[in-house]
Amino acid sequence: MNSLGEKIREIRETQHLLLRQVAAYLEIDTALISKIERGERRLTREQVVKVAKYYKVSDEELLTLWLCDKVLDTVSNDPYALKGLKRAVNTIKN
Amino acid sequence: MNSLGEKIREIRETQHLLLRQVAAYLEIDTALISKIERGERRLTREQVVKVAKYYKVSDEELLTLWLCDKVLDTVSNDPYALKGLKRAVNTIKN
DNA sequence: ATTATATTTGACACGAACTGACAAATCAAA
DNA sequence: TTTGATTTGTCAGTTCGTGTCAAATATAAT
Repeated sequence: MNSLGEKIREIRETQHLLLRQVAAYLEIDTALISKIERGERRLTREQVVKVAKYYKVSDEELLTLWLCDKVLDTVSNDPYALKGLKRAVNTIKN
Repeated sequence: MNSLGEKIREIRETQHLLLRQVAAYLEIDTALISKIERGERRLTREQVVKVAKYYKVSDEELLTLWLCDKVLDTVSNDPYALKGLKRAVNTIKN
């Protein structure tokens, strides 16, 4: 339910960076990136791309997690979530 | 991108019901249900359930389409949509 | 053609949700 | 115990979603 937040925290810690530094790079408040890492807030798509650049990881990896989180936000707790998702997958495939 | 709207229009027409009637049942403006059928607006979850009852079709059928539309709204046009969706499917399965 | 009914369109209102800032509180080292 | 890092709570501004209403357009029937 918060795969991206956990992921970027993990990356930040292994690179020994401070929230303050990431926040400065993203031009947002430190408090905000803190909330984001703990899943209380979400990054915008543009911010995800920026973070990927800053951490030198692929856009694709982080954007996939970001999309996954967004999708789960919209369907989770619905008994037909899986059915709806699968239909969406098929729709996109075609 | 608008599977539910098309579906409920189809059902309504085969049952020879008017937008006015459906709108009255849902207690919303006729203009709104018109927009919904054409994909310009979305039903709420509660309204989907009500429509299913009114048209005597299963909740599951319409809710699945409704979820599918919502999911596609949130991921469509993103190049990693499919990857994100698939990850979400796996997450839900576990 | 005229009227009556059905549907669509566009503008706007209201509230909820999202993004962000800021200040204060807490945590962790030194 | 003081300093720096992180977290928490609240509030402001903006955007998005749900709805109404009035006017425009289409469709029927007479």
